[in-house]
Amino acid sequence: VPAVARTSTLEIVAAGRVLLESGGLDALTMQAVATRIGIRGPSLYKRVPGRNGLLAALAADGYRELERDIREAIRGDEPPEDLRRAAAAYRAFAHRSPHLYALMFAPLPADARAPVDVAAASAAPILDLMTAWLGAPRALEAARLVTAFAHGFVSMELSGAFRLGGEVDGAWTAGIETLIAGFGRPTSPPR
Amino acid sequence: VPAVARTSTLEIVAAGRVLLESGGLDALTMQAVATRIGIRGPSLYKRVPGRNGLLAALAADGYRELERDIREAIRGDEPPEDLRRAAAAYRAFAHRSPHLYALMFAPLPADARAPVDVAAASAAPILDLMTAWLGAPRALEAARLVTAFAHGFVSMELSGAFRLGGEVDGAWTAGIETLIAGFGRPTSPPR
DNA sequence: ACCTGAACACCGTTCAAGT
DNA sequence: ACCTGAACACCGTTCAAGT
Repeated sequence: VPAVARTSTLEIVAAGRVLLESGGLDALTMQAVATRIGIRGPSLYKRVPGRNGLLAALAADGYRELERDIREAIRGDEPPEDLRRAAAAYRAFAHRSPHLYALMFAPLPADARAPVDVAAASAAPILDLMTAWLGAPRALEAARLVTAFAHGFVSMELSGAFRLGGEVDGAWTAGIETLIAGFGRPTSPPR
Repeated sequence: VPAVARTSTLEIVAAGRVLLESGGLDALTMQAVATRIGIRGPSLYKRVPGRNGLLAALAADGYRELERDIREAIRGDEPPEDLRRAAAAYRAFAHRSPHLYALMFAPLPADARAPVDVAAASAAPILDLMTAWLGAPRALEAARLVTAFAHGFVSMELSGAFRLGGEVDGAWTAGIETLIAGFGRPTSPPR
């Protein structure tokens, strides 16, 4: 007698997302996911290769959402203004889904990380923007500077590293403006 | 009959460091630490409040080493050149101890994180450097820009996020030079 | 005063047995 | 074809018992 499916991969990933965002990685246990769906833990293994595979799927969803958010923020008119908007979208994503954001960049085993191409694709909108602004030769390095600043700032902010006072929002804006100023000025290499 | 101590907190932390750097966080189990010292797991709890406390001690050591490395790299003559040296010391620390570096910034429970003041102190040398260069009003925001770029770049680099080709060393240098160029130019706030 | 074996709670995962 | 209980290996942690 064939049994009828009582859940789906989509439902499992959705339950994982809720648990992750509400209680962090520790709260995301296979048993908690199963209970939330109304099945038993072992049943999850029919649809998901294991906890690490579930984490990888969640991270991949995160990269796709981040890419979409950034893409929607870019209008294609003025590059500096587009960069301000793209950076704001990046930071807003991390603020909206802090635990998912942390998962995306967490130093986990390879089978718990998003596929390389999915992660790489999320960097494309900013790379395209910098190409339109500065031209292909400088674009990759410039995109890496922007991405590194955005990720570094946001991850330090989320982990509570900015405790020396001062306005965090102001530091973000000042950072972006300094980058924009730097891009507009030819760099002199070190001696 | 009082028993004689067969280990010390220092030895426990040292064993934890070796396990962390050779196999990552997963390899750092209380049993592995105990075995490496030649005692049994439960004995560790006489010196360390638990695994999270051990992680916090390791992270604190990391912040102190990082602070020392950066401080030693700064000579106090030319600020831009000092910034290049300080940034290089930062990146070198992360390359030398990648798992410890990841632990320092990992989103762990509060009792597994380094004390706030120890983490904050590691940012002091760069803050002082930027104060000497740009003056107190701009220094905090400038230091946060530098630190965010350095942390973001290094953590993306270590997690393998830079897979689109290009020279990673070149992107690092170009990033630092763009920051230096940006600091030398007054920023225009967004409309 | 410190160390240890035994035990507990919890977790990820496997698998034979059910329907 | 899917779900489940039972079981296994492993981990962090506690604690009474040893010396």
